[in-house]
Amino acid sequence: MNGRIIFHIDMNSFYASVEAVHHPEWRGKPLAIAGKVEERRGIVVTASYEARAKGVKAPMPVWEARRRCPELIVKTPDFELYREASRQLFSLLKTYTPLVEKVSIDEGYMDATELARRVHPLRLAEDIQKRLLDELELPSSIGIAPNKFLAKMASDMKKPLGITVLRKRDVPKKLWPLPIADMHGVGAKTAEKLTAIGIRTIGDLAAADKAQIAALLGQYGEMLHERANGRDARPVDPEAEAVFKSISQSTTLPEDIVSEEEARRVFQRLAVRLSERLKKKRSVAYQAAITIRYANWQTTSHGKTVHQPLQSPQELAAIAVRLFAEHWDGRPIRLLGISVQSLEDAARATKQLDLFTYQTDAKEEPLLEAIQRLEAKYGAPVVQKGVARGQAAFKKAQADGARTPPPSPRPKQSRHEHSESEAEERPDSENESHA
DNA sequence: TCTGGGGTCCTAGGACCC
DNA sequence: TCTGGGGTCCTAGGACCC
Repeated sequence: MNGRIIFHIDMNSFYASVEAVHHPEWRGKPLAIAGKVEERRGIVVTASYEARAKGVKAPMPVWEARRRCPELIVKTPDFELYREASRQLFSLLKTYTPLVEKVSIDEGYMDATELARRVHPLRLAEDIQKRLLDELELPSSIGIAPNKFLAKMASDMKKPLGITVLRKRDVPKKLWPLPIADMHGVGAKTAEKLTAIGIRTIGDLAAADKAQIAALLGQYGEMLHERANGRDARPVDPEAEAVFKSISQSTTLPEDIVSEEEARRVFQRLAVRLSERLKKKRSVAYQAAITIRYANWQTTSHGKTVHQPLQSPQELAAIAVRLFAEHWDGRPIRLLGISVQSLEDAARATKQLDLFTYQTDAKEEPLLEAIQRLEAKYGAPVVQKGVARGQAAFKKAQADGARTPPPSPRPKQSRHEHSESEAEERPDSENESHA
């Protein structure tokens, strides 16, 4: 039997490399991409290899990076630039095969099984890497393996500009000696749990009793055990990137805030930006939530489901402020965020709204006013905690003479026709530096 | 004077329905 | 008076990734 041949292509210091293309004077110098540079709360998102040589790595506070490397060039991120570079690099990859799966702005898988019948995989990888460098001036590392997990681990083994083949038979020598924390999918918490039972390397995990790992980590543990043994059947899925399920907008405040008034202003700003992004994606949402991060880093979230599509900044801000008032415990706040889920195509949502007969002006009326009006009319909470009461109110409304039911609250599929609209960027931070 | 911002997936309990 | 089991929806939190 012949296995698959999977490539993992991982761009090196992607944001910094893209900046260097546009600023040739920065080439060969320590460069860091970092947000909130002027506010002291920024962190390094990506560091060039010259910066890494001075001990600068993501995610490190900018002030510490500057302390380690006084000559560090610090640039704020330009995501539009990175998205454009990303589009170019994936177009280049797709000239080889349509079987390309984008997993983030700077990283993707390719199923090269068919291609490898005509070209040696190593020659193919060399060609891809060379073209990325010649045509886009962007360095990359490529892993070649029989499945996604091994390809991912392989691409991490040689950086920058590495090509690493990790065959099944290489697993004991090349994969198993690595510390368990270096395994993709093992974060700080899981590493700690595993170390506590004496599992220090990927090989230890592979050799461990599967039932014991399952007892410790649940289903996730079984999956990790499989991967540690080099097994991973996930296909390369070119469609995977088209679906998005939530959008969020959050900000770490320059100073902790302690008043509802300040929070309200922050939410209004966040709501405007979130609304713009929803409109750009031609989407509406049926769930909204806020995130509160307290000064001590404790983070909570509070959300609610609504039965009218959300999109406008007024609706989003109103819900956020209300949730905040209900849940803030009064302690100083470091970060505030708004997120939306249960997304649906706006055009379809509008159609459904037209069926919303007991409230003909639903499209124009701000959500909360509509809710309050309905609540006053029917004497029952329409949107509070739990749909049950909302549904009860709707039923009452129907019984009172409305002709059609309200739109179904949660569309089963929140897929979008306009899938070509760019997937949201995920700020790159070289994974090897994420402890 | 630590620690950004944007995502995904999973779990688990309670309410509700049949 | 006492008894069920499955399924869905909703909410909150946790872990992980780039």
